[in-house]
Amino acid sequence: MGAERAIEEQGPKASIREENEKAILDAAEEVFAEYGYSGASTKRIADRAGIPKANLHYYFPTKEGLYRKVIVNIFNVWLEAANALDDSNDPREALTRYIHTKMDLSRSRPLGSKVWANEIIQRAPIIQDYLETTLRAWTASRATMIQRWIDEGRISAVDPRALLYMIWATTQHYADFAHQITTLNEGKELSDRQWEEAKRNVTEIILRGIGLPA
Amino acid sequence: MGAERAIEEQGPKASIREENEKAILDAAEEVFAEYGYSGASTKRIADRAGIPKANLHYYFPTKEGLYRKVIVNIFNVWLEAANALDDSNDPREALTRYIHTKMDLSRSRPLGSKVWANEIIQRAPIIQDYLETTLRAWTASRATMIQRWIDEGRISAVDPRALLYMIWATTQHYADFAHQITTLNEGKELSDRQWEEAKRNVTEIILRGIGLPA
DNA sequence: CACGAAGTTGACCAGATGGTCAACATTTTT
DNA sequence: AAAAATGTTGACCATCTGGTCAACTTCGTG
Repeated sequence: MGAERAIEEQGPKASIREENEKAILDAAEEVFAEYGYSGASTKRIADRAGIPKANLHYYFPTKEGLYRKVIVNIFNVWLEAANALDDSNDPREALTRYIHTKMDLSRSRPLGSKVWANEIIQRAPIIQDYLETTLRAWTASRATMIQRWIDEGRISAVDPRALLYMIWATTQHYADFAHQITTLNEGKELSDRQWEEAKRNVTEIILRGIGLPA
Repeated sequence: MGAERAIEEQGPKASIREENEKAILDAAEEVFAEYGYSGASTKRIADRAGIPKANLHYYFPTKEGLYRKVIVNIFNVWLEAANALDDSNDPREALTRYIHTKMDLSRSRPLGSKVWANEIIQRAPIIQDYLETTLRAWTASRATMIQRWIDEGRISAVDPRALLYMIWATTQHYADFAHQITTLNEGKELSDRQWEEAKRNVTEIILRGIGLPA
């Protein structure tokens, strides 16, 4: 049944549905990041997407469903970025690439990171299932990989999870706490140069911290 | 005028006002951490404090005022903890003590950390003034201190702020993202032992990361 | 014990919220 | 060009929100 799905993907003029859903999802990511789940009203999201509220509810019947889609999107972006860890067998190369990728994501998609942080702080009421399946599996396999590096004596003996948490915490801090960092930078956002410097510093401290001096 | 303030602090039977304000502030910290500012209703806070909503508004006329007090409390706890950095001139000793103190706080007062994180993520609408005054001053002075260690060749040349951010990010991650960590720990909260292990790992990686091998 | 101050509380209010719906407009298909 | 499917929207609704208030009780003190 229904095996005859057309191609219908993309095109010079995306379908009305695609266009509107994209506008709504973008607006939703902004507003959820800025106000949190409860503080984000569908009216405000609709306004920012440039459509009436009733129209938003035509595409996304419930606020929770919209929110879920926003979170899953971010999660997928991060999962893809996580491949950076697998592109090499060399710990220095793999971790450098992973940290850089995560730092770049913190700069290019800070909103997603904030929405994620909010969701976790509030005990993941919406995406708990993802944590228990996809994230758990991903983490376990990477922890094993790191443990192998340790067993082979290529990096210091640290708890693989503690290392992963430090990478997540530090890189995401540059997105989630960007406002604090900006304030402590005389109110100015980090310049391109400062950002590069931050990346260098984070990478260097962590790598040296697990026994990989520059 | 009014120079005749009585002592009235504490006592075997605290004043009704003190007792109730404490109950409300504790409940508020819980609820704000759990639901965010907008998601936390004064009704829910009152319920958790075991009093009617109208009574809560008798002690704290506005939700924003109550929230502000919760945040300032946390901020002060952290400021005090930050003294750990000053108790020694030796970088290893000072930083070890600071990291340990912050890790302990993440465990003993995770709610406060969550409320703070929420506030910063949402661009500090309420405590921006604190960021620009107290936090800015504190950070500048500690950055200078760290820079001195660098100039004296006692630790590696890293951006002092990058180091502070890493310490904040990593230690607070254990509070803010506790739910994620628990989920990745087979759904069980970190045991006393795992917590000690985490502290050791965090301290070790950071210290080694700035050129202070164990 | 009397009396003012402090504390308690149910009932109430105006505004905002997520979500619905029926009437209408546009696009796609035949 | 007609019909069917898809998209648009103002008006509407029940519920919840922060906050108020007046009537009441309890407490501290001379």
